[in-house]
Amino acid sequence: MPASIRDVAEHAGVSVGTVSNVLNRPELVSDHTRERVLDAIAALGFVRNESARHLRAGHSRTIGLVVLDIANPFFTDVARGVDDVVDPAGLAVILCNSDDRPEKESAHLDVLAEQRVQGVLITPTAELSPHLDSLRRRGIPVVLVDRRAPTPDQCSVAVDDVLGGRLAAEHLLERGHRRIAFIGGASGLPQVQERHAGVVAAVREATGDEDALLVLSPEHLTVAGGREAAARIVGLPAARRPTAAVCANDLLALGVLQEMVRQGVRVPDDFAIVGYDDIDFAAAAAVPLTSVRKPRAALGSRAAELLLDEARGEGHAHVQEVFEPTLVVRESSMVFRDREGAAP
Amino acid sequence: MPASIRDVAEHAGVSVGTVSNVLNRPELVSDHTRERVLDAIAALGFVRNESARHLRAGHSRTIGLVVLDIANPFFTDVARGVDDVVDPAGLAVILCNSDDRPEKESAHLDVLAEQRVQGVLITPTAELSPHLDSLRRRGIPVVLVDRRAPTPDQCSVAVDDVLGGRLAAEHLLERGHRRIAFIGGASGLPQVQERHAGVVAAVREATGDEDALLVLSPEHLTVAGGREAAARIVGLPAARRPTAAVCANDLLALGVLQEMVRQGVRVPDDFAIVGYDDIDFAAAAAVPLTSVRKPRAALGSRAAELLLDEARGEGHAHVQEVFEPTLVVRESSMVFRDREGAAP
DNA sequence: CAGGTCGTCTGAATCGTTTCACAACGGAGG
DNA sequence: CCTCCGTTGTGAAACGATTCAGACGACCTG
Repeated sequence: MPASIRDVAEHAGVSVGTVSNVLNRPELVSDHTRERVLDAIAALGFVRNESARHLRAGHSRTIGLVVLDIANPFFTDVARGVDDVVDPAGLAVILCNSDDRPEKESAHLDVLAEQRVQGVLITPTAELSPHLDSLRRRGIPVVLVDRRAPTPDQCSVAVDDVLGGRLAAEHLLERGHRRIAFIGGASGLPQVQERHAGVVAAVREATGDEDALLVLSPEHLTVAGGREAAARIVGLPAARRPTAAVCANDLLALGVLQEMVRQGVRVPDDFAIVGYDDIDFAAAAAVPLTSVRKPRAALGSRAAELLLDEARGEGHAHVQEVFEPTLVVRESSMVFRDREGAAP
Repeated sequence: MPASIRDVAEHAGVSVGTVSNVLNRPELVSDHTRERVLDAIAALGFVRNESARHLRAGHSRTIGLVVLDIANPFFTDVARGVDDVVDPAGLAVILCNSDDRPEKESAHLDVLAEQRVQGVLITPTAELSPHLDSLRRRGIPVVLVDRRAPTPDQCSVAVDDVLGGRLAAEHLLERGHRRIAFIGGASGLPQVQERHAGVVAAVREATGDEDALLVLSPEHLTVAGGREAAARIVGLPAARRPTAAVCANDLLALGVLQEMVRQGVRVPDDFAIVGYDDIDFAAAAAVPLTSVRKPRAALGSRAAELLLDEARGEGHAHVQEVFEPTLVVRESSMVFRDREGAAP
């Protein structure tokens, strides 16, 4: 139905090759002819068929981006960073949401493979899907985002989450907290495990006490998960109740905060909270959240750069980049406890 | 490089037509042959080339979704609603962010046209782009999201924003506020203009006083825009300073709240705030935000349904759907002022 | 004037899949 | 034995854009 290049050629009285040249190498066509062709294009409302281009070229002009949770602003910030790099390169991004579910992730990867994307950026679910390897074997570059590559034969852009966990925990320990909760999902995401490891190390060094740390694993890394965890904490007997929490991300932290406020627990006076990611909403929260800041957009743009470089071929060296997180202290942790760490 | 259907045919010792049949109408192929072909597919790691399919079929298996601000959780919720409908239909969504900039919007629409998407869902920038008409002339259905269609020849799914504005303003007026600010972007978005109109009508009816309403137009409908507006308000002489604000969206409201808190203005005691959209973060804000709730996911899924129906062809009737918003009252407006409405 | 170069344009082959008219075969029915 | 039918499988013709070898003048050069 829509006009094809052949229609344009006919209308302008030239060959299809010439129309293609007007489109792709206009300098090869005389002014007069070029004008006639452009007129025909305008007259017919011709729009290139990208699929036909692909088919000929063997690859598309798109890349895939698969994230764990599109509703988490952390990932929209990453996406923005990706776009900043990919758009100027003339490529489009296909954004997919796996919802932290391996089946959805696999399905998306299949679609991306069928689309013959030039590459895939992905924050994978806990287990690295075999679909990822199969993409790579097929020559489609894959760059892991916010996740370290397990082997040196692929690129990744991550954050030192052990350090991040440590920063968060040390901050609380310095302020006198001696019973701390770590709130992370049960999903087994390495990012979360590393944060946990950092917290554990810091707590052990400071207290020598393994029991000083309470680990809670709500089902999902969401606001609802945080509320759930906070309710559990409030339900504990005072003597065992932690006085502070490190949350595996800011959504959890916001949920914890919400539930604490609802239950009449004062933050930070009765309970201190540290989040992770430092999404914009952390600063706007009921009590502005102390959070471990990651370079969100930079993660995306660096990953996209590496992907484009790899897609270009010719002497690409795989890089496992690791950014350092920093702690942003806000009100949610701004209180010193006496050494007893007595619960309120 | 990757295996084609021809390679599979050769490997299995059958013709390409048979392979295609195995893929698309397996019931036409004998068990024995089908198995041989499937083995060959597995052995070669064959993946269909979607571009080639598409070229033959004349249309792709994707739809486009163009939003104003991907960083606004309102739109990610809309996107989720879209996905809920589109995914089961076996189509993929290409998500584009126009950033409220017409050039970016046009560029995205061009790309979508080249991709031969089955249809486009869009929350357009202020002026309806001519690219939209050109898509529709080309037979590509377009459904407007969160924006009423100006003519009955196309589908749209919107919200009664005049009512929403009125709900917000009446709520504040009932609580005794007599000097109210409307904070909306200067972008000329009809959604914002309607909200404004609703506020104006309510204020006029209640006070008969045109000057009771102060209109502020920060550059963007973002948290930063809200902060900017709040700073302006705080800078006003007490006698002219409003005691409450209706914000055109929740991001603005969060920004206003942040800046007010920073400047030591108590919310809601000294200044009441009503937001719009009721994104999840509104409830988790420093002071939980009163907000005008829109059915976010439903907007997306209904729009997607209409789009798919139109794309299917055969007797599609255009529908301009309008949802009714509701007011969710939270702490940010929970105070009664005396009739003087004296500033603090 | 023969030969060469340059600028411009043509037309056919190609990419991978689907589709469709048709061939090959075996069995049933007359 | 012939015909007819149903079941399976074949192979070529699309789909639309790109690319490339080569045609064709026009112009220059020796």
